[in-house]
Amino acid sequence: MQHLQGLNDAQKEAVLTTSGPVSVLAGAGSGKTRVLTTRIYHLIKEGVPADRILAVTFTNKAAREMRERLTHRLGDGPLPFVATFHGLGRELLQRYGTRIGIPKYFTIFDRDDSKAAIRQVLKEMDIDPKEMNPNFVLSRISKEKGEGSTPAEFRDKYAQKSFQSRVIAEVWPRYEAIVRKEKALDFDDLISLPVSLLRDHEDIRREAEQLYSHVHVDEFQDTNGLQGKLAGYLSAVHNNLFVVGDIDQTIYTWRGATIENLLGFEEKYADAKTIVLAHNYRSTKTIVAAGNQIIEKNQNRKDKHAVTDNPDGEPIRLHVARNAESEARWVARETKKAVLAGTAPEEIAVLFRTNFQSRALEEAFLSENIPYKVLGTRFLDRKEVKDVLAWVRLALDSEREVDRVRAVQSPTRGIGKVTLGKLIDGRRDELKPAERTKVAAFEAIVTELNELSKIAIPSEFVKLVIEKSGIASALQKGGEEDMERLENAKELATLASRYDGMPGEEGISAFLAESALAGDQDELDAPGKSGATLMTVHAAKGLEFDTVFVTGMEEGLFPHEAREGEKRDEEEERRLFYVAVTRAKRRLNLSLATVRRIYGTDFASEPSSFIRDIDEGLITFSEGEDLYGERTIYI
DNA sequence: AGGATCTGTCTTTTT
DNA sequence: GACAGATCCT
Repeated sequence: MQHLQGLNDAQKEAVLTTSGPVSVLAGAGSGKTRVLTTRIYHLIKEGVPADRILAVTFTNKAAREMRERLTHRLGDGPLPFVATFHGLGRELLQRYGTRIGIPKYFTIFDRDDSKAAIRQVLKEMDIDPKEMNPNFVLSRISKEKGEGSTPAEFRDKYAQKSFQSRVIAEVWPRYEAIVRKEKALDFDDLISLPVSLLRDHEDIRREAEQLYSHVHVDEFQDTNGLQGKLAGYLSAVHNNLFVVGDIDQTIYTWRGATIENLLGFEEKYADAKTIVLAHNYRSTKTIVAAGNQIIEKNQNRKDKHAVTDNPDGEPIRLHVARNAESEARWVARETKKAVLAGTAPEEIAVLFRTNFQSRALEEAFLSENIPYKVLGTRFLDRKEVKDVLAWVRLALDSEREVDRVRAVQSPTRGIGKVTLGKLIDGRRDELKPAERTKVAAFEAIVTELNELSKIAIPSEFVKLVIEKSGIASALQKGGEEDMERLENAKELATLASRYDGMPGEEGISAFLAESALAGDQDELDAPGKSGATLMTVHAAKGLEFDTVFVTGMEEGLFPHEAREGEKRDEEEERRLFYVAVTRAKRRLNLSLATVRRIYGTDFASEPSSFIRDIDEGLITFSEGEDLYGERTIYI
């Protein structure tokens, strides 16, 4: 069995244990992705039909990479179904959803759409958004949905507790009504609806249990209760459930992830086999040692010690800068040095705890003329892109109100708040003749595009939308910035061309679904971009780089200070730091600023307590030139 | 109707 | 110090 070559004993065992429940506890850099792909390949070679194998990954990017690796090994043969939990949920709902009244073509509310809906509800209820933060309401509802709770259960349980809970109990069902009216589903629905579907409908469950004979789940430590259930349902008959994870890399508990799925695996499945992958193939001894030292400070974990045969490598560098700008300049210059010394720019990552830190870094990279890309500012979140997508959805279904409101104003066409209000309330007869003409013109465009959606291929259709909607001509009149926006809009057509092989509406619908489920890491694959990558530590999960900078190593920033009234989860912050450190293969740099500007005002900052978790002997120290004589830092 | 100007808010982390 | 929402002005 040639494909087993180069695997260690534990890895081989994981690949060859092809029946029954298996959990693999895999440390950072222990080759878990390789084990996963090899196992799937092995199953196929052993005669398991590819389409009966399921692999659930954490990001779309990871799914795409796995598909590529498998294609590489298998050639043109059929591939297993590889997707995120949300992609899997979508697939199941597409298959069975009509039986519980879910429309054949549904759209997916992203975070912004959901927030807008919450805002709308709060407004209807006459609640000042200052009193009730829509973000807070949404995250609370989202968490409840992630635990499988319903609005009614929530009301019975919490409504008496506090004013906030009372409001949420009222907002939630109204929010659901909006989502349903738009023939949409939100992120949580993509998990919770399949679960309730399988739970409540025995006939469907029987069918679904037969879909896959072997189920794989990656990053199992960051799954929530419902995701664990979903994996359980799909593997209930054959029990071939293979999960991979590392409790030390659990960084999404704030989103409802429970380590219990992984920790309780052996209890839940009595015949489960547990395999530990402790050998680190990624990093130098220095980095592995630092990782061990950091994570061992946590109490709530299982003892696990990573080892490696790699060379000692260079010491970890710690740089103290005067302020964020100075820190960024240092990072940019060190990046340049590394590139000149032969490191590929794609092998360099600059990490930070919070998104706002990217600004100073970006400016420094720009002024030092170093190519870079930023994750997190999603292409799909740009206004012009969202406008085009709204038009596309509206063209498919002219009933969609949220999209109609958006489309009618992009570009502006003399239809304002008042006219729109009359339209929404169905008071068409109150329109003045001039308004009537404008509305008719708008609706004619929508109708025309609807006809076109049935015959045009997806990429062509997106181009038509940009033209016919008037977005193109409006932006052509503008300056340089508008031209760039137009380019962005057109880029969407390029993305849509991936679906040109599918017929009209089906292709467009698949394209819309991918857009809605695209994550932060997917920016990495944006064509034509190269250079060092700037991103949050969360976004770096599952990735590896030759050289890593972890910036903003300051108390209150990393570990991040909890907001008032919430408790800070020190251990999760430390796991996050562990993730950051273990991304590095050869070079690890930490940096901090003695002054950090927050909301435009400067605050003196203390070095992060996490730095002290690493043995002093592993670190070399440097400080910014603009800091001379002021070295009073005690780390 | 839609742009210009002013104001208070906000920053964890995201499929 | 940016950015969205509210308010004012044309």
